[in-house]
This record gives sequence, structure tokens and C-alpha cells, in this order.
Amino acid sequence: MSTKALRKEEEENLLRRADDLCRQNNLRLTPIRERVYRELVQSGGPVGAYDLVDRLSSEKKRLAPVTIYRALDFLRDAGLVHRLATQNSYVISHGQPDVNAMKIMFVDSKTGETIEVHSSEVAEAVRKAAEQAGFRSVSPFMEVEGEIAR
Amino acid sequence: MSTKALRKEEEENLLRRADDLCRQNNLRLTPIRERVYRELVQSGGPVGAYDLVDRLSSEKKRLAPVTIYRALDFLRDAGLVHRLATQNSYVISHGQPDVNAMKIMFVDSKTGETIEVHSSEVAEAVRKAAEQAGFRSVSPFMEVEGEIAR
DNA sequence: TTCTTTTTGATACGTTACTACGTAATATTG
DNA sequence: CAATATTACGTAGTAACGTATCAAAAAGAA
Repeated sequence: MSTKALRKEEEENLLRRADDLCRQNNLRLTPIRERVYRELVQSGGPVGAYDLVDRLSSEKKRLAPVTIYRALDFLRDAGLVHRLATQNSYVISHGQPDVNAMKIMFVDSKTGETIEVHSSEVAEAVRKAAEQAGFRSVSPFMEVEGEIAR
Repeated sequence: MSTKALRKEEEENLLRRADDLCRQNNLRLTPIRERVYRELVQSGGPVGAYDLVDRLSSEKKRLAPVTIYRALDFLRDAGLVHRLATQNSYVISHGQPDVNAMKIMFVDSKTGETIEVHSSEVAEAVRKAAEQAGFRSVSPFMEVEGEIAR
């Protein structure tokens, strides 16, 4: 089986899961939102908001930035997409809802490539550090810059 | 002793340490750079680049954004200041050079307040997760959103 | 259907960040 | 010291990122 076919399969998997998630939570995965999500899935990495504007615009119809940002906000609230603050870009979240794990986005400082890792050890250590510092309800997402070992 | 006096003392401490650090590394803490650093120290929290432009500009002389960005770049390279990507702002780093510790910036999602915590447990857990994911030379800085427990 | 809520479209605007280029100041070398 | 190289700063313009507002359309509820 070709890589492309695998990708295609994985893509449909993610789409179906996103669809299910929204259905279960009474969220509406409208056409625009789905197109944005699909584009992020297909890209296989982080994409900037204005890149999405370009990619989802056709000759006749150019989408407004605000349209993309609204879709991204929706997807982020749904937990389907994560914003990479260090890169001003957005990536799909591969999260199986492992509630206790910290979702770490390792970001290659040079290329911008990301690898998502879930770690309950990190979650626990961060939780402890937060508690000592007087912090609560810590976000299950964080990003760490580094570089991919080749 | 008043809080203000304590602050003043702490401020001078930080300034002196910054000065020493630059001297030791043959870096030039020029007037502009020192003013930016001092402003960040005095503010006691994260400040945006354009806020710094306003605060360091006088009636007669308005600093250009690029001047501030250059100073911030210098201070970041020197390890004196950290950029909060999630907030588009900048904070002083209270780093005693505990090389092995992860410098965690806890950021209050609502107020933007920050608390810096150093944790070698987190550093170790992140290092382990990075290694498994094929990542190297991980940044000693990360930020985590949450809220301050009152 | 009518009413209400949610979503999208269109335009404009505000903030954040950087580039290009020339000048001034500061080291470094002969 | 003078000549040169390096570093820092000033000015201007522009690119990238994100938001505000209001109107139109679509979806859901009564």
C-alpha cells in the first residue's frame, strides 16, 4: 500500500473522529470549519492563518482572514487544533483524550516541524511545580522549542 | 522597610547582575538596552514591545519600534529577558543560571500575570519525552497557561 | 411560519514585527 | 595616532497577524 493511500486513510480517520466529536458535543462542523480542519490534516504540519486564507480561496472567491480565524477558534475550542504561539501557526491535535497527559508540541526552531508527544510524567511534574507556585488548572498543552535529531 | 524600598533594592540587584553578565561575556549593555531592561524590571511583569515604545519615548523624542525590538533581541540573546509568545510580550528572566532546570513561565490566561519557576524534575521529564520523540537540545524555557490560585 | 440564535460575508482597522538603508559610535589594527 | 572594521542606532516603509463592526444568510426552536 502506498504512503499516499495510508495518508488518505489516516486523513479520513481524523475527519471521522472530528465529526463524531462534534456530534457528541452538539457542535457544528460546518463546511468552512471542516475545510480548514481538512487542510491542516493534509498539510501534515503547522500552517499560518494567512496561508489557510490563500489555500482555501479560489479565483472567484477570496475568504476573509476573519473567516479563517473564526474557524480556527472553533476548532481550538473543540480541542481539534492547537495554536503554536511561537510560530503564529496552527496544527491538528492528535489527542486521544488522555486527560491526564501533557500534550507537548516539540517545535523545530529551524524548520517549524512539530512532533506531538503525550506525557503523564511531564504533566505530573508541571502540576507539582504549578502547585508550589500557586497555580491552578493548568493547560494540557505546551510547546517546547528544539531541533529534530536527524 | 517598605515594599517600595525592597523593590528598589531588588531592582538594583537585577541591574547589577545584568551588568556583570554582560561584562563577563563581552556584551555591551548600552543605554537603550539598559533602559529597556530597567523598564521591564520596574513593571514587574510582561510588557508588550509597543508599550515599551510608549514608555521609553518622551515628548520630544519618540523611539522607533525597531529600536525596542533590537534591544529586546539583545536582551533575549543574553538570557536576561524571555519572550512570552502566548502574550506577545516580554518579561525579565529571574534565572539563576541553574543550567539543568527548566524555566517555566506560568501565565495567567486572564490577567497575563506570570510566575517563573525553575524545575529540574520538569526538565528531566521533558528531556526524556524529547529523546523518545527524536528531539534534541531542547530550549530551557517554556510557558504554561493557567490561572493564579487566589 | 415566525422568532431567535448561530454562522458567514464584507470592509475596515489596530497591533505586532520586520526590512532596507544610511549614519554614528565604538572597537581593533597597523 | 589614523585607518579600518565592527557594532549600534535612526528613519522610513512595509509585511504579517489579528480584531471590530455591521449586515446578510442559514439553522434551530417555538
